[in-house]
Amino acid sequence: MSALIDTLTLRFDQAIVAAFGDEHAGTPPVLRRSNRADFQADVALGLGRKLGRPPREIAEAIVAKVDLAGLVDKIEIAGPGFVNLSLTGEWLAREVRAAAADARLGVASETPETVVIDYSSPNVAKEMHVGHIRSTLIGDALARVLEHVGHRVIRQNHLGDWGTPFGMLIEHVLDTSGGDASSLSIRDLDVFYREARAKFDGDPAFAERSRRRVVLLQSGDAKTLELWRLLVDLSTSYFGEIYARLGVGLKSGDVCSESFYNPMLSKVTSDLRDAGLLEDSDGAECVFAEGFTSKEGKPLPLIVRKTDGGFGYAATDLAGVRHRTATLGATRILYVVGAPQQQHLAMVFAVAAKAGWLLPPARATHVAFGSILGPDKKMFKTREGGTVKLADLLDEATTRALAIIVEKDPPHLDDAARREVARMIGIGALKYVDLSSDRVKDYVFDWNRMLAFDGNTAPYLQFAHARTRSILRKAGGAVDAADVAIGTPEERALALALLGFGDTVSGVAESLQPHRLCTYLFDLATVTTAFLENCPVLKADDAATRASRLALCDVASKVLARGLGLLGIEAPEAM
RNA sequence: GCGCCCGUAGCUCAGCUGGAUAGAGCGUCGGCCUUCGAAGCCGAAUGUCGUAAGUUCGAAUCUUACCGGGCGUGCCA
Repeated sequence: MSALIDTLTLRFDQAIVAAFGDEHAGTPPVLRRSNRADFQADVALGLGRKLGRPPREIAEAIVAKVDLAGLVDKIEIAGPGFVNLSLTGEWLAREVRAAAADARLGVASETPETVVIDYSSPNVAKEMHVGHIRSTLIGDALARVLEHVGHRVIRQNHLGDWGTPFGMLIEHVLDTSGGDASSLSIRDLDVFYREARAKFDGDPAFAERSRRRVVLLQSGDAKTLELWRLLVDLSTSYFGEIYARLGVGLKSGDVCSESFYNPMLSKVTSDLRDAGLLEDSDGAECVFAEGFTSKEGKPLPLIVRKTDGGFGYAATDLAGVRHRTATLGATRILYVVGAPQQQHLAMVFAVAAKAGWLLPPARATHVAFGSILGPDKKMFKTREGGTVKLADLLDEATTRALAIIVEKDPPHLDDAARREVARMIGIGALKYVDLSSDRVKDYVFDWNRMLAFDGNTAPYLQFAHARTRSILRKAGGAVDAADVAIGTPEERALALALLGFGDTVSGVAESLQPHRLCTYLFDLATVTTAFLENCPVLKADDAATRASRLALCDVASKVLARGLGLLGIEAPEAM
């Protein structure tokens, strides 16, 4: 669409200048898809007000001047001054051919920036659970989209691997395995954490040992660090398994955890002090940013260093901002973090700006998201009220998908293929449901809905793709985009949809809203299946129509696969 | 108390910088398989866009107030 919109914009601009003079150059034509034509231009309404003339008169003047020969079949003015445009099949065909020839399928490349994306961020020695899924999936999708439009993306997995809990965890390692943590199983980690927690809460002597252990850890005691490292390695390899199953692009090299920033914290604090930003308040060292007030209406502090001398997570986050701009060279930092952290992050950004660590063009954005709710509209829990483990969620997704496939009993898939497809569908459904609604809102988790083959779901999109692939396989021979011609209403609708891919992806890179890509893909899949229903491809009336439809099939297939790919979802060849 | 977020069909959700009769899916009702994949397609019905004002030629969209729900509001991260 980009190329198409660009051309129309240019022609309208020329017409506006010709009709009303140079001072109106660059007036946006306000083009959008229309249900009464292919596009409508709403510029006359705004311009009418500006010029104090009736909008219809403005529209007539523009239409009289605009040169759309060969591009537009029909141009008419309707209502108060809408300009409705119907494109020629020739032009649509030409644009589809161009998009098909483009390796990026019509997605424009942007001026490259270095973008840091902070996402996933599970805690060491704890199981990944439903609370981590949104950050992981949204962050991964955004990383893919931003990379695709040409940015240099640096993924950062801000693991929780430091702080007071590690005292009790290490003591518990010593208690249970005599210091040999290698006997610990990955699967035991969550249980292990809970046991340590229970002992910490119930056994004062253990709690005291734990506190001493924290001191040893922070002072760099070799034996303590060794045990700590063991826990971290165990966890990261477990996280790696989950990421691999999810198809998330986070690697061990992307880990940049709390402990990484630990050596920088005293410098962060002293630099804040030198800059005159740090104040002592009730024994804690704080920075006060304007615009944040507490319950009592007093200024709200960002606590950098606690009364006990320990650093708060604000200190780590500030060190993170500085590292990302100064060392990694980021000009855009995305924090894919739950909505409740809004105020904290706003304060961190404000303080980082005051300290000079986050200056234009660099900026930070909180990519906030809502909660996953259970059927009762409360936080999603297991039937027993426990935390839902991510690993269990992945198991159930593939199990349920496989059950559906077995029930459908597709003759063209053997057992191995069924299992593989079930994996793609199950994981895809889980990911898609998380990405397909506005991320800032809460959503209700429902297996049946996400795995349905109707509606705005991953399986529906995957099925549309599989159908196009099936036809292309049966066609056998080469497909040539040069054959594309647009005739029927379904072909026209498909062409228009295909040409919208570029603008959609650019829009997602800007708004950071993956659900817009989902909405687009659902529309494309709907239009594609309508095309397949109404326009015989292999059995087309003549060779030229067959070649054209085959080519359309091919482009649709590629855009669907690419679009799903940008969401981190696989598209099976058959299902 | 203050701040942020949310409120669109019975249910789950779209609705892009204000634009024409507010759109999907599920569910309901009715059609379509000797025809490239019926895991599909086509059609029908369904709304005080939380409420009330305001700005505007025009508001689901912008402003304000209120109602309802969620979250945050100094030493957990």
